[in-house]
Amino acid sequence: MKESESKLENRNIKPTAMRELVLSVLSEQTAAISLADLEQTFEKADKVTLYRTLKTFEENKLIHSIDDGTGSVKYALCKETCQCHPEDLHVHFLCTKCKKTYCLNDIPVPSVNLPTRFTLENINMVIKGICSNFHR
Amino acid sequence: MKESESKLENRNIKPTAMRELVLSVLSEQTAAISLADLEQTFEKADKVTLYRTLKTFEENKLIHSIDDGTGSVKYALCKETCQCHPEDLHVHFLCTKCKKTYCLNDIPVPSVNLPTRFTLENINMVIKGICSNFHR
DNA sequence: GTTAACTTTGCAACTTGGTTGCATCAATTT
DNA sequence: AAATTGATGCAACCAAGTTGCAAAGTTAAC
Ligand SMILES: [Mn+2]
Ligand SMILES: [Mn+2]
Ligand SMILES: [Zn+2]
Ligand SMILES: [Zn+2]
Repeated sequence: MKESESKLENRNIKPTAMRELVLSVLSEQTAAISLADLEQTFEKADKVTLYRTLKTFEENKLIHSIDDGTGSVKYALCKETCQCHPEDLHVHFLCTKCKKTYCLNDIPVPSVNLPTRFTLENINMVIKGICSNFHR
Repeated sequence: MKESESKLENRNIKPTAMRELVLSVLSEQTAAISLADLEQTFEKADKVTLYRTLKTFEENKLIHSIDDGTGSVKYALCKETCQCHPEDLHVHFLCTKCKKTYCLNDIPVPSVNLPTRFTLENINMVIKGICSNFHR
């Protein structure tokens, strides 16, 4: 059985050809990608199918989505063990020059002391700034 | 001179009737509001005018915007002294039951130790969960 | 093996929130 | 008063995401 196949099955996702392709594209990325980005990596693919593929992946915690405030949601692979609980979360970085969004997997979202009238379910922390890639 | 008038002029915003009205609506809120919310508080008002009013307010740091991931940006008044620099920022809370977004003005965004290849400009931290308001 | 049931895919069409162009109106300056 | 500048209102547009539905593909039952 292929690597990608078992990765899908581990998350209870039926491994179709399309899904294996999408997973392999996601695996190649160094930054999170949007639905539109994903669409462009394929010669000919339906946006809706890709959309639903990403949704399935996210529902099964194979990937997580990042709302970086740019207006298009980005997606990146989860770690093997990730359950997308607050303690699994990490910080994201959006470079305002190259517009890329990176998972800072090594930087956990810092815990905050919420007033007792609030109970926590999830945290989204996006840092904007400039990365040291070449910016033309 | 009216309170609202001087608040506008303090931020170098020409105080028109429309702008004073919008500012007063913003002042009444206990939670951040969206453009659509704002539109509904007026009997008859043009969405575009309100949109541009909010934009002007934000550009002049009278208000700040919050992207809470719901798909509609929320707005809330800044503190008098706010310059919207990283050290001025606070955490926001989105209740998944009542869908309201609150400024946690007392909770500054925790600082994170970024790898040196990243320089920080801004941080958006939104906590999702449940607030203790009555939820029907 | 054929049929039935269920799932995935592809196309078209729609929704929503946000945005732009441009003409009109109001305020300010000369 | 005429000219300039800025604010407002209407219509039209745009991008991202989403839904409905039929066709194609898979799996399970007979
Ligand atoms: Mn990530
Ligand atoms: Mn706030
Ligand atoms: Zn960069
Ligand atoms: Zn609530």
